[in-house]
Amino acid sequence: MLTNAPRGTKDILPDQIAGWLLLEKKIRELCGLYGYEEIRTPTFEHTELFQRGIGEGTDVVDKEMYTFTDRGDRSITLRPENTASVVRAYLQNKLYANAGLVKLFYVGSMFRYDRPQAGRLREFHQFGVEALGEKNPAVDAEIILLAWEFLNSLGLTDLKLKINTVGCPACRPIYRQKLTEYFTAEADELCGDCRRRLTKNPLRILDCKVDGLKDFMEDAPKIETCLCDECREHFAGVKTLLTAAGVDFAIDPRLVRGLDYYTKTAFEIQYAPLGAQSAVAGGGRYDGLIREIGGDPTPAVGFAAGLERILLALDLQGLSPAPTKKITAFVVAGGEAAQVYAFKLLTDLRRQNISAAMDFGRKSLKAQMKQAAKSGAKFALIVGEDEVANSTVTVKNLETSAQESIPVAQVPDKIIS
RNA sequence: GCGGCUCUGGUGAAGUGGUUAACACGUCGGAUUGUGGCUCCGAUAUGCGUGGGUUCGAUUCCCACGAGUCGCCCCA
Repeated sequence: MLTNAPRGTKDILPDQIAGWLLLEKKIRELCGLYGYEEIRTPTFEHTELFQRGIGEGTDVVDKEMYTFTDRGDRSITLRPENTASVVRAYLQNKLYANAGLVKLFYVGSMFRYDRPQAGRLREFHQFGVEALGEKNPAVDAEIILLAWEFLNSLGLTDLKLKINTVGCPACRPIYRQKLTEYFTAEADELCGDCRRRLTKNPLRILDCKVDGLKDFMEDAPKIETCLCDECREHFAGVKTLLTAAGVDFAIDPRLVRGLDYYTKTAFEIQYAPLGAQSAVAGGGRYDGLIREIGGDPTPAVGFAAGLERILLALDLQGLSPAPTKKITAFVVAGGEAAQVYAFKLLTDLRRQNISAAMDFGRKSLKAQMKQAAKSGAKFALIVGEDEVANSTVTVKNLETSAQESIPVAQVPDKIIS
């Protein structure tokens, strides 16, 4: 259908723009406050970047990417997320050169071939933040705080912050092994999905909605028992700092991340009323990614937030901003003779920074007045033969219905006052 | 990728196997002399997601596809 946007895409119409602008404004303010700078990376990258960065075997890479071959026979992929690109840009442009800690943020569309649903589109928008070059848990805390404050500053309530640690290459394999053993013993009780996860990614069994409630889940090995000293201390550090900052968080040992690059801290902010797509922001530490992509081993933390989901949440709470109001003055022209005079008036007003409109369809005076009222304009500026002859304008205040004729030259002052 | 539900005008919607597809909002026009918001009058789907099929006849029944929605999955 020629008149339908592709499945999973949406037009953002004029009456929705206010919400987007609000988010973008908040994002830029807050990032400025925290000392993060904006970066814009290409919408598409070499497919290889995502395969390496996100990890083969993840759903995102295996079945959700928009991948195509370009005319030069390169495999190209529309970015399904922005962290890999930011890391690539960090390395390519040697952003590490002048700074210890590089702090970046981005806003843009991402692409994932998913089954569309409310809060899940194929082209969707994310705001994200990345801090590269520091392993101290203070960075984790700063990032989590930034995400948390962002959502709270919008007025959202009922947000839940969950944190966890997923270990590092030194200790995660041990935990993974333990889990595999434990769940293999329970294999008969597992759902079909989880039986598959058993070999692919046993950590995911922990947050399975079907098996999550079953008895054996209670006694499943906890990651605390496997953490190496470094990971344990790191996690303790994050918790201490978040507590110090007065943030209310819950430790969720079942929280795992779907992308391979995460290490240590993982977190998610949920807004339950959104239903199935309740994760509104999520992220964590990814100390292994930069090396994976070819740089020197560099610790890093980041998160991404889904803007459509946030907008949905704002809507649910009645916090969506009203569409911005339009125009100050509406010029009404009576008869042929006044057309040029009216057009000149219109232009002069705009040059004086007064927003103005008029009807170009030569409608009746009455119809034009209706239009003026509908436009939300505060003033109707009526010009007809008399006004042309005397170089005046009849200024009618549409809110009070008061009107008077004044010389054209005085119109801007009259309106501004 | 899997399953459930839904699909009538710009919007909210009523409705029937068969003459003009309610009603409301909106939009447009009008109610004598250059003026809006109230009121009144009039107009506004040859069309019922798309394509097939059943039928003498389908918007109403059946099938497929599409889109939306909810859940699974995944994730932001």
